[in-house]
Amino acid sequence: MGGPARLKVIAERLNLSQSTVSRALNDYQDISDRTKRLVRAAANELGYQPNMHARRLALGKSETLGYVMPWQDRQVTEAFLSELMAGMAKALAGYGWDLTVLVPHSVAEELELFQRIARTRHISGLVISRTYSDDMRFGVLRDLQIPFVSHGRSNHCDETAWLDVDNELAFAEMTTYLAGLGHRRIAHIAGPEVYNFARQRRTGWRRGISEAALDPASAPLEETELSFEGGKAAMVRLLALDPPPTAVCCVSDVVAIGAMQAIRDAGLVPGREISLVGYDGLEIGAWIEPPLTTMSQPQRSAGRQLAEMLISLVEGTTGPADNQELVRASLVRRGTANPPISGWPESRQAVRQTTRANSGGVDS
Amino acid sequence: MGGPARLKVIAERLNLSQSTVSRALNDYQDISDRTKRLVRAAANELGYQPNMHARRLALGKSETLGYVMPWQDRQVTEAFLSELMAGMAKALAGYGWDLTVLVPHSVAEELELFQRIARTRHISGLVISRTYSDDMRFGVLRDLQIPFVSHGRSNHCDETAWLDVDNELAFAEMTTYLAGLGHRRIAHIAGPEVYNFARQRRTGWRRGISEAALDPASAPLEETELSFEGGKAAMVRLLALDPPPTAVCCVSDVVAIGAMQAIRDAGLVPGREISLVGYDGLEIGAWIEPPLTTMSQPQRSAGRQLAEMLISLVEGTTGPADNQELVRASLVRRGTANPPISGWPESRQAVRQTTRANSGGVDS
DNA sequence: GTTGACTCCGAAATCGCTTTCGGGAAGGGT
DNA sequence: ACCCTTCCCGAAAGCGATTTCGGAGTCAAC
Repeated sequence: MGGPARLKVIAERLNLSQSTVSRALNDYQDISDRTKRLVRAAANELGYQPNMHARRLALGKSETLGYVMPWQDRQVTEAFLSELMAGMAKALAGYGWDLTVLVPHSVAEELELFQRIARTRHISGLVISRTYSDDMRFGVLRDLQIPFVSHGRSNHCDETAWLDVDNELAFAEMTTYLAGLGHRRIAHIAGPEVYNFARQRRTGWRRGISEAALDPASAPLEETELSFEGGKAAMVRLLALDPPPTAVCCVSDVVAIGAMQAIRDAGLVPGREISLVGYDGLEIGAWIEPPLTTMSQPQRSAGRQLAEMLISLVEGTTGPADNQELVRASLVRRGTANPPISGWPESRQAVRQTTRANSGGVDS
Repeated sequence: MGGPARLKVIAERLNLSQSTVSRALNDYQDISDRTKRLVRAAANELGYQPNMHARRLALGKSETLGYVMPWQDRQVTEAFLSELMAGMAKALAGYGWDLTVLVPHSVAEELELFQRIARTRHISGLVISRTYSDDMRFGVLRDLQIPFVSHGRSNHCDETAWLDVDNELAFAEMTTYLAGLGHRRIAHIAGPEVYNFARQRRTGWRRGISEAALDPASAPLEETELSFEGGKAAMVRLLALDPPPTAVCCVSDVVAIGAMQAIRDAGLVPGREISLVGYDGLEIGAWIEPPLTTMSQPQRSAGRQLAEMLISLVEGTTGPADNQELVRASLVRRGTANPPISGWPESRQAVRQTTRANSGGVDS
């Protein structure tokens, strides 16, 4: 009758007051069961859905979470972003909450965004990702009193909520695994140390080297950007070493795939002369030749967990420090991690010495 | 002074009324320039941001767009989803609008979602993707009077807004290109015909075959799911033909990568015995060996266009039929499309005949 | 000097929902 | 008969913006 189903319409229809209807729907204790049943039936019949804006205005909450998309190094994050977001959105939908996507394009824009959110409060909590080792966002968000959970730790996250993979453990295990296959010269292609996860992975690799009692001197590290080209270039540098490593721990799958190309370009076969392990567990890795051995982290559930942690934070059910979760990555054995082959790199060195001799070079 | 910067605070500070301040900020004509300047200065100084919920409640609009994530065939869409969404979010941010992510997990859930949006109106427009040839969503959304634009056409989109790539043209060009290289038996690994884009690509391939005056009888088509495994299986079937095709147009890059593996498994080299062209322009394609020739569509700008079309629709500036845009895909020459090599597949057939003779088979 | 047009601003209603406060009706105890 | 609970529900005041309506003031014109 009265247009779309507002609270008022239901009230008039049942000869009740608006406030009674509202409280009935919200299951207040001071409304009789009979009335509640009546109201609910009517609401159902009319297909009533509360006006979100009115509700949120009155409540002072927004029931909306924001996901801050990483605005650089698109390459790496792209792969699992959509899956993560789908996980979050699905979990939120269960509570009637919404997920909005924020895409700042610079640090300045990101800070401006935070300011705006702090003022308008039209987003009641944030998920940030791509955390830096020294990440100013933690302080800013704390000062602005915006509830947030970070996907990845940082130096100042003792008192904040976060969900992270145990990168250090993962890379320690990865290194140990390679050592167990018989490798003695295990290199690491690392990411920029500003990224906390890159630093953690570095540390994990070092730990693995030392736990396997390998000689640190034969464990070279090459830092690179998180991209295909970066991985390729880093691998070229590793191949130029004398002797080169027989195995490489790569900071990410994309970097590992770049490294694979460098290996092929050198006339070698990834997983034969040089073993490789990536990180991320991307599906792509299984499609290439040879398929990339990697460590995978559970992206599907991560989204859900982030969402639930943040809701509980916003609602005040739990404190930030109660929401710190560390998950494990698991090794996915495919084709690029095998025992070292004999005769390499000695054979190459022989070739090289010959070449050098031919060109007048002399080996020590 | 008075807590966060509400309209009221500014008013009191300037000894003005709330309504004056509001109209000043919204640039009403009946406010003097001097007052406007004063108000704006104060607002700026206090860092005023309007409360979205109050504003949207009063306005009756939500200034929020929804992107309906495709809830199946995750594999394919994943690759460019995040880029598309980033494009949308960025464009929307310019207008002060938000983007929320909707992830229905079944047709029923999707319809329910539409109903809810129609009632609450807390999302004022939708972008839908993954359109079917016969897509009931078009009718439903029209009936519910929810403004929307589809990323991809359908059978009933004459009166609706859409942004689509000219799939047919792309595949006609792709086929022509292969024919120009000298191929005479050009196959197509097609996607499920329920997807409109899959049907369009099929049609384009057929057109290319006929325009190049090739024999339709030697232009086999294999339908498959949009996945790596699907592409691989389809290619296996194509390889079993006698004679097999010398070139294949693949409905997507992922399918093409699957096909490449089947080719390798058969002891052949993609791009040598059998040429391949994919579609989507994924970066991954450039990372594999040999790099995949493909056709790329501009994802970066697509998001922006979708957002702008939808805003204009919601605002009523333009009608649905005014917002139909067809963009072109462009060929990305990499390594898997080359002229056919001589001696193949005749050589293979010889081998096969021998085999058959040995096992007692007889050729007609 | 009354009228009229025009400029600029304030009061108040409105959007739809939540929540506090208070009061009527029913019931139980002295 | 009176008082005090307890159980329900209605009235009304927000939430923070927008927008309509009308009125105070200025100035020119007749």
